[in-house]
Amino acid sequence: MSGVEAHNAHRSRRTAEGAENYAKAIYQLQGRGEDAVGTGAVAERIGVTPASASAMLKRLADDGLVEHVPYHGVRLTSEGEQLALEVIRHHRLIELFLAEVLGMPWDRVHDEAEVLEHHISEELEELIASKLGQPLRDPHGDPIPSRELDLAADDSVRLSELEAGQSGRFERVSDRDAEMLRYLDERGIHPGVELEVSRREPFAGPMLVEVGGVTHALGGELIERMRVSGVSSGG
Amino acid sequence: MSGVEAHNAHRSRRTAEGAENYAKAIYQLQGRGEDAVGTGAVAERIGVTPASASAMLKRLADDGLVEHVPYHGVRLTSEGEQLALEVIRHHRLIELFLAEVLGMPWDRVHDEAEVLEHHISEELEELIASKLGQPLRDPHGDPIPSRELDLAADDSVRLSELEAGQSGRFERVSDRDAEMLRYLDERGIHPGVELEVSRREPFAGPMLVEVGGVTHALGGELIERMRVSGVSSGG
DNA sequence: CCGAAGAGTTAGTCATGCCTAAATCTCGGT
DNA sequence: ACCGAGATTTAGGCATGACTAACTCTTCGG
Repeated sequence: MSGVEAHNAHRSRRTAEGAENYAKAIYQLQGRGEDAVGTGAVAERIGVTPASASAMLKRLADDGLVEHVPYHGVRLTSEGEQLALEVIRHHRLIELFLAEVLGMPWDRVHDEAEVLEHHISEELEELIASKLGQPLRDPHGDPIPSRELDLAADDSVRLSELEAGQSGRFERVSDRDAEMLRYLDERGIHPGVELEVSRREPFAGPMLVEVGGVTHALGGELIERMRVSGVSSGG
Repeated sequence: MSGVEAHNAHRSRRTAEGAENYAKAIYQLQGRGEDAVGTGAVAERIGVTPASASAMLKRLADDGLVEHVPYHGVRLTSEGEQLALEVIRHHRLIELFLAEVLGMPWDRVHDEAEVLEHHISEELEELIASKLGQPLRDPHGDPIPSRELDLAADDSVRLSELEAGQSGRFERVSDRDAEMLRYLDERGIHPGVELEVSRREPFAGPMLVEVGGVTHALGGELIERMRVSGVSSGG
C-alpha cells in the first residue's frame, strides 16, 4: 500500500506515460510555428489512429496540458511545454549517456531512450547529467534542455537551403531514422564537422558536399534533415 | 504503426510489466520451499488487494506462466521461472550499474532498479553486463543470474542462526529496506566483510558482532535478514 | 453558396490492472 | 459431520489507452 503511494508521489501528481509522449510529439510538431497542431498530425507522429489521438487530446486538455479547440487542433499550455521539455531532456541525456558511457552505436540510442525517458527518477537524471558534465548537445547534435528546462535557441538552417560555394558546421540531424544515421556514420559525417557545398545537381539531384576532403553526394531527403550553422559564403 | 510493432516484438510476444512483477514476486516467495504460494502472500508482496492478485494470477495461468489451483495457490512454470530470472538479472545488473558507474548510494538503487528492470532492451542489458565485467553479485551481495539465467546456488545462512564464537563472511542482505541498508552502510558493514559473533543477548536481545575490530549490537530484525557464508566455529 | 472530401469526433469494444463488496471455499476444532 | 474463521474468488467499477465503424464539422471547388 505505502509503496504505491510513494511511487505515485513522484513529483506532485504522477504524469502518465501517454501524456508525456503526446506532449513531446506536440512540442516537436509545433516547432517554431505558431499554428495549432492537428489531430491527424499528432496521430501519425505517435503511431495511433486519429480517433485514439482525439480521445487522448481531450484528456490532455482536461489535465491542463493543452488547449484544444475541437476540429481545430491543439496547442501546448506552458504546463504542457514544461512536461515536453522535461521528457526531451531525459531523452537526450539518455541518448548521450548510452553512446558515451556504454558505447551504444548512435543509430540505436534513440529507441532505447524513447522507452527509458519515461522511467528515470529526477535523481538519476541528475546523476547522468553530472556524469556527462552537464552536456549541451546529444549525439545527434540536438540541444539538451537545461535543468531549468531552458532550451538553447537554434539558429541552424537546413543543409538543403545552402547554395554551391557556401560552407558551415554540421549542427544536428533527426535521431528518428536509424538508417540515415548509419549512412552518415559510415561516411564519418557527425555533428560538429565542417562541410562545404561543392555543387547542386538539378532536378532534385544530389547535393555534392565536401567533408574532410572527401566529396559526398547527399540525397534530397537527407539534406532536408541535416541542419547547418555558421553558414558563410564563398571560399 | 511500424514503430509500435517493432516495439512490441521485443522478444517473441511482449511480456506485460505486471506479469514480470508477479513472476518475480512468486519466484522470491517460493524460495527453496516446494510449496505453492498463496494468493494473499503474493498480494502482500506486490502491494495490491487479494482480489487484484487473484485476478492477475488467473491471467498468468492463462499465459502459461504459473500453474494455478483455485483456492490452493500458484507455482511458477519453467516459463514463468525464466521470466522471473530475466527480471531479477535486470534488477541486479541495474543496481550494480547505478552504484558502480553512477555512484548512486546503495540504499537507493533498489527503487530505481525496480522501475528500470522492465524497460531495458536485451542489448542494453548486455552492454551493462559487459561494462561491469559480467558480474556475479549486486551491491547487496545477491547473486546475478547468468546470461543463460543460471543462478549460483546460495549456501549462506541467516546471521541469526550463528552461535557466539562463530565467524563467517557477510554474504548478502535484502535490498528492500533502505533504512536497514543505510544503517549498515553508516557502520561500514558491507557484503564481503568478515564478522564474528561475540555474544548473543537473551530475550530477543541484540547480537554482538565484531566487524573490523569494532563490535556492533545488531537487532533481531537485522540479523534475520543478513546472510553469512563460510561459517566456522571458534577462533 | 452548396455539396462533397477529408479531417476530426463520438460510440462502442478490448486489454491491462487496480479497487470494494459480496459470495464461496477450505480446514481446523468440536 | 458441521460450523465458522480466514483465505480466495467473483461481480461490478474505474482509469488508461488503443481500435473500428459511424457520424459530423470545415473547407474548398465549382
